[in-house]
Amino acid sequence: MAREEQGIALAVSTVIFALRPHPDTGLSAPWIPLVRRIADPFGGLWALPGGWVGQSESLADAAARNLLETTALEPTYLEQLYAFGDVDRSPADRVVSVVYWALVRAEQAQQALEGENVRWFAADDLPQLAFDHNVIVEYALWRLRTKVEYSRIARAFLGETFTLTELREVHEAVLQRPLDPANFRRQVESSGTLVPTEAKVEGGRHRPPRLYRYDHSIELVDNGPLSHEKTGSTRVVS
Amino acid sequence: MAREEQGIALAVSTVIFALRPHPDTGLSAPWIPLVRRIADPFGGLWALPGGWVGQSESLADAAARNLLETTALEPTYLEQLYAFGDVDRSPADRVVSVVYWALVRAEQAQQALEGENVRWFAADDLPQLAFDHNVIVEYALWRLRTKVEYSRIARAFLGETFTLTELREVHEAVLQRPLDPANFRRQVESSGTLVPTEAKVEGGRHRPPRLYRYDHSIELVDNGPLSHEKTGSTRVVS
DNA sequence: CCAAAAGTGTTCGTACTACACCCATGC
DNA sequence: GCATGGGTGTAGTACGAACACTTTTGG
Repeated sequence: MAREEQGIALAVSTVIFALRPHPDTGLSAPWIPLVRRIADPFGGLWALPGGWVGQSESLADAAARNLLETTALEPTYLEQLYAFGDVDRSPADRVVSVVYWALVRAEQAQQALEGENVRWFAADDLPQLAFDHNVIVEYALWRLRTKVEYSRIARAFLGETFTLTELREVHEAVLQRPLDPANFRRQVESSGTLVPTEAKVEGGRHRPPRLYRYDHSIELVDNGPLSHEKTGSTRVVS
Repeated sequence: MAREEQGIALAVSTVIFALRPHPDTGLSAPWIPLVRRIADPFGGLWALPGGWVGQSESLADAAARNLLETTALEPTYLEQLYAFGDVDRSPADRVVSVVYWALVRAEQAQQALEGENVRWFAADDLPQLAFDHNVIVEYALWRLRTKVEYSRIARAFLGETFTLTELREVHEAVLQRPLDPANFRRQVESSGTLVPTEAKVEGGRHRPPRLYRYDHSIELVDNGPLSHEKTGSTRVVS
Protein backbone atom coordinates (compact mmCIF):
# COMPACT_ATOMS: atom_id res chain seq x y z
CA MET A 1 0.00 0.00 0.00
CA ALA A 2 1.30 3.40 -0.90
CA ARG A 3 1.45 5.71 2.06
CA GLU A 4 0.11 8.64 0.12
CA GLU A 5 -3.18 6.83 -0.39
CA GLN A 6 -3.61 5.86 3.22
CA GLY A 7 -6.28 8.44 3.94
CA ILE A 8 -6.25 8.07 7.69
CA ALA A 9 -6.23 11.17 9.86
CA LEU A 10 -4.20 11.08 13.06
CA ALA A 11 -5.54 12.97 16.05
CA VAL A 12 -4.74 13.28 19.72
CA SER A 13 -7.24 13.85 22.49
CA THR A 14 -6.61 14.34 26.17
CA VAL A 15 -8.56 13.50 29.29
CA ILE A 16 -7.55 16.21 31.75
CA PHE A 17 -8.27 15.56 35.40
CA ALA A 18 -8.48 18.10 38.18
CA LEU A 19 -10.04 17.74 41.62
CA ARG A 20 -13.05 19.84 42.58
CA PRO A 21 -15.87 19.50 45.07
CA HIS A 22 -18.74 17.45 43.73
CA PRO A 23 -21.98 19.47 43.70
CA ASP A 24 -24.00 16.62 45.22
CA THR A 25 -21.76 15.35 47.98
CA GLY A 26 -19.51 18.34 48.48
CA LEU A 27 -16.58 15.94 48.51
CA SER A 28 -13.61 16.41 46.25
CA ALA A 29 -13.84 14.40 43.02
CA PRO A 30 -12.27 14.19 39.54
CA TRP A 31 -13.48 16.71 36.97
CA ILE A 32 -12.57 17.08 33.32
CA PRO A 33 -12.86 19.93 30.82
CA LEU A 34 -14.83 19.33 27.64
CA VAL A 35 -15.18 21.45 24.53
CA ARG A 36 -18.37 21.92 22.57
CA ARG A 37 -18.19 20.84 18.97
CA ILE A 38 -19.28 23.56 16.61
CA ALA A 39 -19.27 21.54 13.39
CA ASP A 40 -20.51 18.11 12.39
CA PRO A 41 -20.03 15.30 13.04
CA PHE A 42 -21.60 15.54 16.48
CA GLY A 43 -21.99 19.32 16.25
CA GLY A 44 -23.31 20.73 19.51
CA LEU A 45 -22.17 17.80 21.63
CA TRP A 46 -19.39 17.99 24.16
CA ALA A 47 -16.10 16.28 23.34
CA LEU A 48 -12.61 15.78 24.69
CA PRO A 49 -10.13 18.50 23.78
CA GLY A 50 -8.02 17.35 20.88
CA GLY A 51 -6.68 18.09 17.45
CA TRP A 52 -4.57 16.84 14.61
CA VAL A 53 -1.00 15.76 15.13
CA GLY A 54 1.47 18.13 13.53
CA GLN A 55 4.16 17.05 11.11
CA SER A 56 7.00 17.89 13.42
CA GLU A 57 5.71 17.22 16.90
CA SER A 58 5.66 14.00 18.86
CA LEU A 59 2.38 12.53 20.05
CA ALA A 60 3.02 13.70 23.61
CA ASP A 61 3.92 17.18 22.36
CA ALA A 62 0.73 17.32 20.36
CA ALA A 63 -1.27 16.36 23.43
CA ALA A 64 0.44 19.01 25.55
CA ARG A 65 -0.04 21.60 22.84
CA ASN A 66 -3.75 21.19 22.34
CA LEU A 67 -4.22 20.93 26.08
CA LEU A 68 -2.58 24.31 26.37
CA GLU A 69 -4.58 25.74 23.47
CA THR A 70 -7.99 24.63 24.63
CA THR A 71 -7.67 25.08 28.38
CA ALA A 72 -4.55 27.22 28.85
CA LEU A 73 -3.27 24.56 31.23
CA GLU A 74 0.09 22.85 31.54
CA PRO A 75 -0.17 19.35 32.97
CA THR A 76 1.89 18.14 35.89
CA TYR A 77 1.44 14.60 34.63
CA LEU A 78 0.89 13.29 31.13
CA GLU A 79 0.68 9.69 29.97
CA GLN A 80 -0.53 7.89 26.91
CA LEU A 81 -3.80 6.06 27.47
CA TYR A 82 -4.66 4.13 24.33
CA ALA A 83 -4.87 4.40 20.57
CA PHE A 84 -8.43 4.21 19.31
CA GLY A 85 -8.72 3.08 15.71
CA ASP A 86 -12.02 1.47 14.94
CA VAL A 87 -13.09 2.11 11.38
CA ASP A 88 -16.50 3.58 12.21
CA ARG A 89 -15.69 5.66 15.26
CA SER A 90 -16.05 8.83 13.21
CA PRO A 91 -18.79 8.88 10.60
CA ALA A 92 -17.57 9.38 7.02
CA ASP A 93 -13.98 10.06 8.03
CA ARG A 94 -11.33 7.62 9.14
CA VAL A 95 -9.70 8.99 12.26
CA VAL A 96 -7.24 7.26 14.55
CA SER A 97 -6.96 9.02 17.91
CA VAL A 98 -4.09 8.56 20.28
CA VAL A 99 -5.52 9.52 23.65
CA TYR A 100 -3.50 10.88 26.56
CA TRP A 101 -4.56 11.53 30.10
CA ALA A 102 -3.25 14.38 32.21
CA LEU A 103 -3.38 15.66 35.76
CA VAL A 104 -3.47 19.35 36.68
CA ARG A 105 -3.57 21.09 40.03
CA ALA A 106 -6.76 22.54 41.35
CA GLU A 107 -5.40 26.12 41.44
CA GLN A 108 -4.48 25.80 37.78
CA ALA A 109 -7.88 24.44 36.95
CA GLN A 110 -9.43 27.49 38.56
CA GLN A 111 -7.66 29.73 36.09
CA ALA A 112 -8.50 27.53 33.16
CA LEU A 113 -10.53 29.05 30.42
CA GLU A 114 -14.18 28.37 30.80
CA GLY A 115 -16.93 29.74 28.68
CA GLU A 116 -19.60 28.93 26.20
CA ASN A 117 -17.49 26.30 24.49
CA VAL A 118 -15.30 25.02 27.30
CA ARG A 119 -16.81 23.69 30.49
CA TRP A 120 -15.77 21.42 33.35
CA PHE A 121 -17.82 18.34 34.26
CA ALA A 122 -17.69 15.82 37.08
CA ALA A 123 -15.96 12.88 35.42
CA ASP A 124 -18.38 10.27 36.68
CA ASP A 125 -21.48 12.16 35.62
CA LEU A 126 -21.16 13.18 32.00
CA PRO A 127 -23.72 13.90 29.31
CA GLN A 128 -23.60 12.01 26.03
CA LEU A 129 -20.33 12.91 24.35
CA ALA A 130 -19.26 12.98 20.72
CA PHE A 131 -17.63 9.94 19.09
CA ASP A 132 -16.59 7.19 21.51
CA HIS A 133 -15.53 9.71 24.11
CA ASN A 134 -17.74 8.40 26.92
CA VAL A 135 -15.94 5.06 26.73
CA ILE A 136 -12.59 6.80 26.64
CA VAL A 137 -13.30 8.82 29.77
CA GLU A 138 -14.48 5.68 31.58
CA TYR A 139 -11.23 4.00 30.71
CA ALA A 140 -9.16 6.99 31.75
CA LEU A 141 -10.97 7.10 35.09
CA TRP A 142 -10.26 3.41 35.59
CA ARG A 143 -6.59 3.96 34.81
CA LEU A 144 -6.39 6.92 37.16
CA ARG A 145 -7.95 4.96 40.01
CA THR A 146 -5.84 1.90 39.38
CA LYS A 147 -2.63 3.81 39.09
CA VAL A 148 -3.09 6.04 42.10
CA GLU A 149 -2.94 2.94 44.28
CA TYR A 150 0.47 1.71 43.20
CA SER A 151 2.27 4.79 41.90
CA ARG A 152 3.05 8.30 42.99
CA ILE A 153 0.80 10.16 40.59
CA ALA A 154 -1.37 11.64 43.35
CA ARG A 155 1.46 14.07 43.88
CA ALA A 156 0.63 15.72 40.56
CA PHE A 157 -2.53 17.16 42.12
CA LEU A 158 -0.53 18.88 44.87
CA GLY A 159 2.11 21.54 45.17
CA GLU A 160 5.72 21.20 46.14
CA THR A 161 5.02 20.42 49.76
CA PHE A 162 1.93 19.02 51.39
CA THR A 163 0.69 17.35 54.53
CA LEU A 164 -0.15 13.69 54.71
CA THR A 165 -3.77 14.61 55.18
CA GLU A 166 -3.74 16.59 51.95
CA LEU A 167 -2.20 13.63 50.15
CA ARG A 168 -4.74 11.29 51.66
CA GLU A 169 -7.57 13.57 50.60
CA VAL A 170 -6.32 13.38 47.03
CA HIS A 171 -6.42 9.60 47.19
CA GLU A 172 -9.87 9.72 48.70
CA ALA A 173 -11.09 12.09 46.00
CA VAL A 174 -9.77 9.84 43.25
CA LEU A 175 -10.98 6.60 44.77
CA GLN A 176 -14.19 8.10 46.13
CA ARG A 177 -13.93 6.30 49.44
CA PRO A 178 -12.49 7.18 52.84
CA LEU A 179 -9.07 5.87 53.85
CA ASP A 180 -7.81 5.16 57.34
CA PRO A 181 -5.45 8.05 58.21
CA ALA A 182 -3.23 5.89 60.39
CA ASN A 183 -2.78 3.13 57.85
CA PHE A 184 -2.40 5.58 54.99
CA ARG A 185 0.40 7.28 56.85
CA ARG A 186 2.30 4.05 57.40
CA GLN A 187 1.86 2.87 53.84
CA VAL A 188 3.15 6.03 52.30
CA GLU A 189 5.95 6.40 54.83
CA SER A 190 7.18 2.88 54.25
CA SER A 191 7.14 3.39 50.49
CA GLY A 192 10.21 5.57 50.86
CA THR A 193 9.10 8.08 48.26
CA LEU A 194 8.34 10.84 50.71
CA VAL A 195 10.78 13.19 52.43
CA PRO A 196 9.72 14.93 55.64
CA THR A 197 10.60 18.62 55.87
CA GLU A 198 11.12 20.63 59.01
CA ALA A 199 8.20 22.90 58.20
CA LYS A 200 4.83 22.51 59.79
CA VAL A 201 1.51 24.10 59.09
CA GLU A 202 0.44 26.24 62.00
CA GLY A 203 -2.77 28.07 62.51
CA GLY A 204 -5.14 25.13 62.61
CA ARG A 205 -7.09 24.46 65.77
CA HIS A 206 -5.08 21.33 66.35
CA ARG A 207 -1.59 19.88 66.37
CA PRO A 208 0.36 21.33 63.42
CA PRO A 209 0.96 18.72 60.72
CA ARG A 210 4.37 18.20 59.18
CA LEU A 211 4.94 19.12 55.56
CA TYR A 212 6.39 16.52 53.20
CA ARG A 213 7.75 16.61 49.72
CA TYR A 214 8.42 13.85 47.22
CA ASP A 215 11.81 12.36 46.63
CA HIS A 216 12.71 14.07 43.38
CA SER A 217 15.06 11.32 42.31
CA ILE A 218 12.03 9.49 40.97
CA GLU A 219 10.42 10.26 37.65
CA LEU A 220 6.94 11.74 37.63
CA VAL A 221 6.23 12.00 33.93
CA ASP A 222 5.47 8.67 32.36
CA ASN A 223 7.89 8.17 29.51
CA GLY A 224 6.10 5.08 28.36
CA PRO A 225 8.38 2.23 27.45
CA LEU A 226 11.51 4.20 28.24
CA SER A 227 10.74 4.57 31.91
CA HIS A 228 11.16 0.86 32.42
CA GLU A 229 14.69 0.83 31.07
CA LYS A 230 16.41 3.62 32.90
CA THR A 231 16.81 3.42 36.63
CA GLY A 232 18.75 6.49 37.62
CA SER A 233 16.68 9.11 35.87
CA THR A 234 16.11 12.34 37.71
CA ARG A 235 14.00 14.54 35.46
CA VAL A 236 10.93 15.86 37.15
CA VAL A 237 8.24 18.19 36.00
CA SER A 238 6.84 20.40 38.66
CA MET B 1 -4.41 22.14 10.10
CA ALA B 2 -5.86 20.52 7.04
CA ARG B 3 -5.85 16.80 7.31
CA GLU B 4 -4.71 16.29 3.74
CA GLU B 5 -1.44 17.99 4.54
CA GLN B 6 -0.78 15.99 7.64
CA GLY B 7 1.89 13.80 6.02
CA ILE B 8 2.11 11.25 8.77
CA ALA B 9 2.12 7.57 7.90
CA LEU B 10 0.33 5.18 10.22
CA ALA B 11 1.81 1.73 10.70
CA VAL B 12 1.25 -1.24 12.96
CA SER B 13 3.93 -3.61 14.20
CA THR B 14 3.54 -6.70 16.32
CA VAL B 15 5.74 -8.39 18.88
CA ILE B 16 4.82 -12.07 18.57
CA PHE B 17 5.83 -14.32 21.43
CA ALA B 18 6.15 -18.09 21.36
CA LEU B 19 7.97 -20.34 23.81
CA ARG B 20 10.98 -22.36 22.67
CA PRO B 21 13.98 -23.90 24.39
CA HIS B 22 16.80 -21.42 24.82
CA PRO B 23 19.99 -22.62 23.07
CA ASP B 24 22.20 -21.79 26.05
CA THR B 25 20.20 -23.06 28.99
CA GLY B 26 17.91 -25.54 27.26
CA LEU B 27 15.07 -24.04 29.26
CA SER B 28 11.92 -22.78 27.62
CA ALA B 29 11.96 -19.03 26.95
CA PRO B 30 10.16 -16.36 24.91
CA TRP B 31 11.08 -16.09 21.24
CA ILE B 32 9.91 -13.65 18.61
CA PRO B 33 9.94 -13.68 14.81
CA LEU B 34 11.68 -10.85 13.00
CA VAL B 35 11.76 -9.93 9.34
CA ARG B 36 14.80 -8.71 7.49
CA ARG B 37 14.38 -5.30 5.89
CA ILE B 38 15.23 -5.29 2.23
CA ALA B 39 15.05 -1.56 1.61
CA ASP B 40 16.33 1.51 3.39
CA PRO B 41 15.99 2.87 5.96
CA PHE B 42 17.80 0.21 7.96
CA GLY B 43 18.05 -2.11 4.96
CA GLY B 44 19.57 -5.44 5.98
CA LEU B 45 18.64 -5.10 9.65
CA TRP B 46 16.05 -7.21 11.38
CA ALA B 47 12.76 -5.58 12.34
CA LEU B 48 9.38 -6.35 13.85
CA PRO B 49 6.77 -7.59 11.39
CA GLY B 50 4.49 -4.74 10.47
CA GLY B 51 2.90 -2.70 7.74
CA TRP B 52 0.63 0.19 6.93
CA VAL B 53 -2.86 0.41 8.33
CA GLY B 54 -5.51 -0.06 5.66
CA GLN B 55 -8.31 2.40 5.05
CA SER B 56 -11.02 0.02 6.15
CA GLU B 57 -9.45 -2.09 8.86
CA SER B 58 -9.19 -1.42 12.57
CA LEU B 59 -5.80 -1.22 14.22
CA ALA B 60 -6.21 -4.67 15.75
CA ASP B 61 -7.30 -6.09 12.40
CA ALA B 62 -4.26 -4.58 10.75
CA ALA B 63 -2.03 -6.18 13.37
CA ALA B 64 -3.66 -9.57 12.92
CA ARG B 65 -3.46 -9.27 9.15
CA ASN B 66 0.23 -8.51 8.89
CA LEU B 67 0.95 -11.10 11.52
CA LEU B 68 -0.75 -13.64 9.30
CA GLU B 69 0.99 -12.36 6.20
CA THR B 70 4.50 -12.38 7.55
CA THR B 71 4.43 -15.48 9.71
CA ALA B 72 1.29 -17.37 8.64
CA LEU B 73 0.25 -17.39 12.29
CA GLU B 74 -3.01 -16.62 14.02
CA PRO B 75 -2.55 -15.33 17.55
CA THR B 76 -4.35 -16.78 20.56
CA TYR B 77 -3.89 -13.46 22.30
CA LEU B 78 -3.55 -9.95 20.91
CA GLU B 79 -3.31 -6.68 22.80
CA GLN B 80 -2.27 -3.15 22.04
CA LEU B 81 1.09 -2.24 23.55
CA TYR B 82 1.76 1.42 22.83
CA ALA B 83 1.72 4.04 20.11
CA PHE B 84 5.20 5.22 19.19
CA GLY B 85 5.26 8.64 17.64
CA ASP B 86 8.56 10.39 18.09
CA VAL B 87 9.37 12.65 15.18
CA ASP B 88 12.75 11.16 14.43
CA ARG B 89 12.10 7.48 14.91
CA SER B 90 12.21 6.92 11.17
CA PRO B 91 14.78 8.94 9.21
CA ALA B 92 13.31 11.24 6.58
CA ASP B 93 9.75 9.91 6.98
CA ARG B 94 7.27 10.62 9.73
CA VAL B 95 5.82 7.33 10.87
CA VAL B 96 3.59 6.70 13.85
CA SER B 97 3.48 3.01 14.78
CA VAL B 98 0.79 1.45 16.90
CA VAL B 99 2.44 -1.65 18.30
CA TYR B 100 0.59 -4.79 19.36
CA TRP B 101 1.86 -7.84 21.16
CA ALA B 102 0.63 -11.34 20.52
CA LEU B 103 0.97 -14.82 21.92
CA VAL B 104 1.02 -17.97 19.80
CA ARG B 105 1.29 -21.62 20.71
CA ALA B 106 4.55 -23.48 20.29
CA GLU B 107 3.10 -25.97 17.79
CA GLN B 108 1.92 -23.08 15.66
CA ALA B 109 5.27 -21.43 15.86
CA GLN B 110 6.85 -24.61 14.55
CA GLN B 111 4.85 -24.32 11.36
CA ALA B 112 5.53 -20.65 10.99
CA LEU B 113 7.33 -19.54 7.91
CA GLU B 114 11.01 -19.27 8.42
CA GLY B 115 13.55 -18.49 5.79
CA GLU B 116 16.06 -16.02 4.56
CA ASN B 117 13.93 -13.06 5.54
CA VAL B 118 11.98 -14.37 8.52
CA ARG B 119 13.75 -15.81 11.53
CA TRP B 120 12.99 -16.46 15.19
CA PHE B 121 15.18 -15.01 17.94
CA ALA B 122 15.33 -15.44 21.70
CA ALA B 123 13.57 -12.30 22.90
CA ASP B 124 16.15 -11.41 25.54
CA ASP B 125 19.11 -11.78 23.19
CA LEU B 126 18.50 -9.77 20.05
CA PRO B 127 20.84 -8.16 17.56
CA GLN B 128 20.56 -4.48 16.80
CA LEU B 129 17.17 -3.93 15.23
CA ALA B 130 15.82 -1.31 12.84
CA PHE B 131 14.17 1.87 14.13
CA ASP B 132 13.39 1.86 17.86
CA HIS B 133 12.44 -1.79 17.79
CA ASN B 134 14.87 -2.92 20.48
CA VAL B 135 13.15 -0.62 22.96
CA ILE B 136 9.76 -1.83 21.82
CA VAL B 137 10.63 -5.47 22.37
CA GLU B 138 12.01 -4.68 25.83
CA TYR B 139 8.77 -3.01 26.71
CA ALA B 140 6.68 -5.87 25.31
CA LEU B 141 8.71 -8.35 27.35
CA TRP B 142 8.14 -6.28 30.45
CA ARG B 143 4.42 -6.20 29.77
CA LEU B 144 4.32 -9.94 29.15
CA ARG B 145 6.12 -10.67 32.40
CA THR B 146 4.06 -8.24 34.41
CA LYS B 147 0.77 -9.42 33.00
CA VAL B 148 1.41 -13.15 33.32
CA GLU B 149 1.51 -12.71 37.08
CA TYR B 150 -1.94 -11.22 37.50
CA SER B 151 -3.91 -12.36 34.48
CA ARG B 152 -4.73 -15.53 32.67
CA ILE B 153 -2.72 -14.93 29.53
CA ALA B 154 -0.37 -17.89 30.10
CA ARG B 155 -3.23 -20.00 28.86
CA ALA B 156 -2.68 -18.60 25.35
CA PHE B 157 0.55 -20.60 25.10
CA LEU B 158 -1.27 -23.87 25.80
CA GLY B 159 -3.96 -26.01 24.18
CA GLU B 160 -7.48 -26.66 25.35
CA THR B 161 -6.47 -28.82 28.30
CA PHE B 162 -3.24 -28.94 30.22
CA THR B 163 -1.72 -30.10 33.46
CA LEU B 164 -0.77 -27.75 36.24
CA THR B 165 2.86 -28.57 35.60
CA GLU B 166 2.53 -27.50 31.98
CA LEU B 167 0.93 -24.25 33.09
CA ARG B 168 3.65 -23.73 35.65
CA GLU B 169 6.32 -24.33 33.05
CA VAL B 170 4.80 -21.61 30.92
CA HIS B 171 5.01 -19.19 33.82
CA GLU B 172 8.58 -20.25 34.49
CA ALA B 173 9.51 -19.78 30.85
CA VAL B 174 8.06 -16.30 30.78
CA LEU B 175 9.47 -15.20 34.12
CA GLN B 176 12.74 -17.09 33.67
CA ARG B 177 12.78 -18.36 37.22
CA PRO B 178 11.57 -21.52 38.94
CA LEU B 179 8.29 -21.51 40.82
CA ASP B 180 7.32 -23.70 43.76
CA PRO B 181 4.95 -26.37 42.40
CA ALA B 182 2.99 -26.61 45.63
CA ASN B 183 2.39 -22.90 45.99
CA PHE B 184 1.72 -22.45 42.29
CA ARG B 185 -0.99 -25.10 42.49
CA ARG B 186 -2.73 -23.42 45.37
CA GLN B 187 -2.53 -19.96 43.86
CA VAL B 188 -4.03 -21.00 40.56
CA GLU B 189 -6.63 -23.24 42.17
CA SER B 190 -7.82 -20.50 44.48
CA SER B 191 -8.08 -18.05 41.59
CA GLY B 192 -11.19 -19.88 40.44
CA THR B 193 -10.36 -19.59 36.75
CA LEU B 194 -9.46 -23.22 36.27
CA VAL B 195 -11.81 -26.18 35.86
CA PRO B 196 -10.55 -29.68 36.62
CA THR B 197 -11.48 -32.35 34.09
CA GLU B 198 -11.82 -36.06 34.73
CA ALA B 199 -9.02 -36.87 32.31
CA LYS B 200 -5.52 -37.63 33.44
CA VAL B 201 -2.29 -38.05 31.55
CA GLU B 202 -1.04 -41.60 31.88
CA GLY B 203 2.16 -43.09 30.62
CA GLY B 204 4.60 -41.09 32.66
CA ARG B 205 6.81 -42.87 35.15
CA HIS B 206 4.93 -41.22 37.95
CA ARG B 207 1.51 -40.45 39.31
CA PRO B 208 -0.76 -39.33 36.45
CA PRO B 209 -1.53 -35.63 36.61
CA ARG B 210 -5.05 -34.28 36.18
CA LEU B 211 -5.91 -32.23 33.13
CA TYR B 212 -7.46 -28.80 33.59
CA ARG B 213 -9.09 -26.32 31.30
CA TYR B 214 -9.88 -22.65 31.73
CA ASP B 215 -13.29 -21.36 32.63
CA HIS B 216 -14.44 -20.10 29.25
CA SER B 217 -16.80 -17.56 30.73
CA ILE B 218 -13.86 -15.20 31.02
CA GLU B 219 -12.52 -13.16 28.16
CA LEU B 220 -9.08 -13.96 26.82
CA VAL B 221 -8.64 -11.34 24.13
CA ASP B 222 -7.91 -7.93 25.52
CA ASN B 223 -10.51 -5.55 24.17
CA GLY B 224 -8.69 -2.59 25.56
CA PRO B 225 -10.93 -0.05 27.25
CA LEU B 226 -14.07 -2.02 26.53
CA SER B 227 -13.08 -4.98 28.63
CA HIS B 228 -13.34 -2.89 31.75
CA GLU B 229 -16.94 -1.95 31.11
CA LYS B 230 -18.64 -5.20 30.36
CA THR B 231 -18.73 -7.91 32.95
CA GLY B 232 -20.72 -10.74 31.41
CA SER B 233 -18.81 -11.09 28.15
CA THR B 234 -18.07 -14.59 26.96
CA ARG B 235 -16.21 -14.27 23.69
CA VAL B 236 -13.07 -16.36 23.60
CA VAL B 237 -10.59 -16.99 20.88
CA SER B 238 -9.11 -20.45 20.92
C1' DC C 1 11.17 -51.83 46.07
C1' DC C 2 12.73 -47.42 43.80
C1' DA C 3 12.44 -43.17 41.12
C1' DA C 4 9.79 -39.37 39.89
C1' DA C 5 6.42 -36.30 39.72
C1' DA C 6 1.56 -35.30 41.74
C1' DG C 7 -0.50 -33.44 45.34
C1' DT C 8 -1.19 -32.06 50.71
C1' DG C 9 0.07 -30.00 55.22
C1' DT C 10 2.42 -26.83 58.18
C1' DT C 11 5.11 -23.05 59.61
C1' DC C 12 6.77 -18.59 59.20
C1' DG C 13 7.05 -13.83 57.94
C1' DT C 14 5.04 -9.82 55.89
C1' DA C 15 1.50 -6.67 54.91
C1' DC C 16 -2.99 -4.78 55.25
C1' DT C 17 -7.17 -3.67 58.42
C1' DA C 18 -9.53 -1.97 62.22
C1' DC C 19 -9.54 0.57 65.99
C1' DA C 20 -7.81 2.14 70.60
C1' DC C 21 -5.06 5.55 72.32
C1' DC C 22 -1.84 9.53 73.09
C1' DC C 23 -0.05 14.32 71.42
C1' DA C 24 0.01 19.24 70.38
C1' DT C 25 -2.20 23.10 69.16
C1' DG C 26 -6.10 27.09 69.11
C1' DC C 27 -9.62 28.83 71.61
C1' DG D 1 -10.02 22.47 79.92
C1' DC D 2 -11.84 20.91 75.52
C1' DA D 3 -12.33 20.19 70.69
C1' DT D 4 -9.78 18.82 66.66
C1' DG D 5 -7.04 16.68 63.81
C1' DG D 6 -1.90 14.77 64.02
C1' DG D 7 0.39 10.82 65.00
C1' DT D 8 1.54 5.95 67.43
C1' DG D 9 0.51 1.21 69.12
C1' DT D 10 -1.39 -3.20 68.61
C1' DA D 11 -4.12 -7.25 67.72
C1' DG D 12 -6.45 -9.93 64.00
C1' DT D 13 -6.40 -11.65 59.47
C1' DA D 14 -4.96 -12.87 54.82
C1' DC D 15 -1.63 -14.28 51.75
C1' DG D 16 2.63 -15.81 49.87
C1' DA D 17 7.30 -18.33 50.58
C1' DA D 18 9.67 -22.28 52.06
C1' DC D 19 9.81 -26.91 52.70
C1' DA D 20 8.51 -31.48 54.82
C1' DC D 21 5.66 -35.02 53.75
C1' DT D 22 2.29 -38.39 51.51
C1' DT D 23 0.35 -40.47 47.13
C1' DT D 24 0.33 -42.85 42.76
C1' DT D 25 2.12 -44.36 38.87
C1' DG D 26 6.07 -46.98 35.70
C1' DG D 27 9.76 -49.90 35.80
